[in-house]
Amino acid sequence: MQLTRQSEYAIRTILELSSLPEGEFIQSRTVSVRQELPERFLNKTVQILARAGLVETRRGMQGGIRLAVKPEAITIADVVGVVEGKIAINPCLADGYHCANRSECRVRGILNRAQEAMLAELGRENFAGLAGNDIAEEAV
Amino acid sequence: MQLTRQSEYAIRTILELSSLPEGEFIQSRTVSVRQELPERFLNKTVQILARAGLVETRRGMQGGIRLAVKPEAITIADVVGVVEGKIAINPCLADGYHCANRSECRVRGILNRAQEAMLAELGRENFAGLAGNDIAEEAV
DNA sequence: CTAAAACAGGATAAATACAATCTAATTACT
DNA sequence: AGTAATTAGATTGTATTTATCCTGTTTTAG
Repeated sequence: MQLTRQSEYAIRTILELSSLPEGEFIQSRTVSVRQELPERFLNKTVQILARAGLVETRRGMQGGIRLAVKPEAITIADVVGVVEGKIAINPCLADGYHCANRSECRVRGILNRAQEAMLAELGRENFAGLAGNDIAEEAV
Repeated sequence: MQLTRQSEYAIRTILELSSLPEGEFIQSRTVSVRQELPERFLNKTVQILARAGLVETRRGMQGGIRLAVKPEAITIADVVGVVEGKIAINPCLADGYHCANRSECRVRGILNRAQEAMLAELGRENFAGLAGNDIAEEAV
């Protein structure tokens, strides 16, 4: 019942990128050093974020990575969803799962509500606020 | 980000026990057959539940297992907590974890709230209600 | 145009954790 | 005693997670 380490790495990467001036690139190596993350593994994670359209990459000298969308538009729920795929805290909540008494199962109902409650919290605040560069930060 | 299968087995076991007449024993083998759970693995799970004081066991002929407390006093959160230990959806939320800026970390704050929200839902309803032998069931 | 910088991506290895099984022992009832 | 049931530790099997390696491709500085 834990997020993977890769999810945390991704969160910290997005957090790092969110605190940069808009449009600026930073090398993934720098992220790995600053956040003390294993460099090669982080590269994989960045690829996932890039394929999902959260991060933009540029190769070659002066290359690096940056957000592909505004930090205001990204939440922890988004990042975790990208890295781990659609979340299902129990197999019976996953898409395509078949269970005879799926509809009447009260356990499933509770698990579902618990999952929704968790995801709601993970999606409540965006990375502008998390990175502390949100204008309304004081008002939160 | 999933409960272990063992957690689900435990939930289904408690559910099965909750629907029995109070005080009655049932063999763990019967539970494994009815719920289609691997018998030997379920035995392990029952042991965990027994050590935690949720289930009572009796050996020998006419033996079996039964709830050690009333179904009203058990929630899914309890069962999962027993099987998986204290839940921490990220290492930084676990007891004894040390992190320099633990206090100001806003990510940690969100993860914590998400976890609490989930646990609150998992603890909202008890097994009397879940097993359908709750007087107030219709009113839920 | 070439060399270096930086990401891309597949393959693979190492480490963990999860799930399941096996064997033998203990307990309790008849 | 004999049988039925749980107890417990050891062990095996499997899947997932984490991490690394190597080679390739793109970009740009010089």
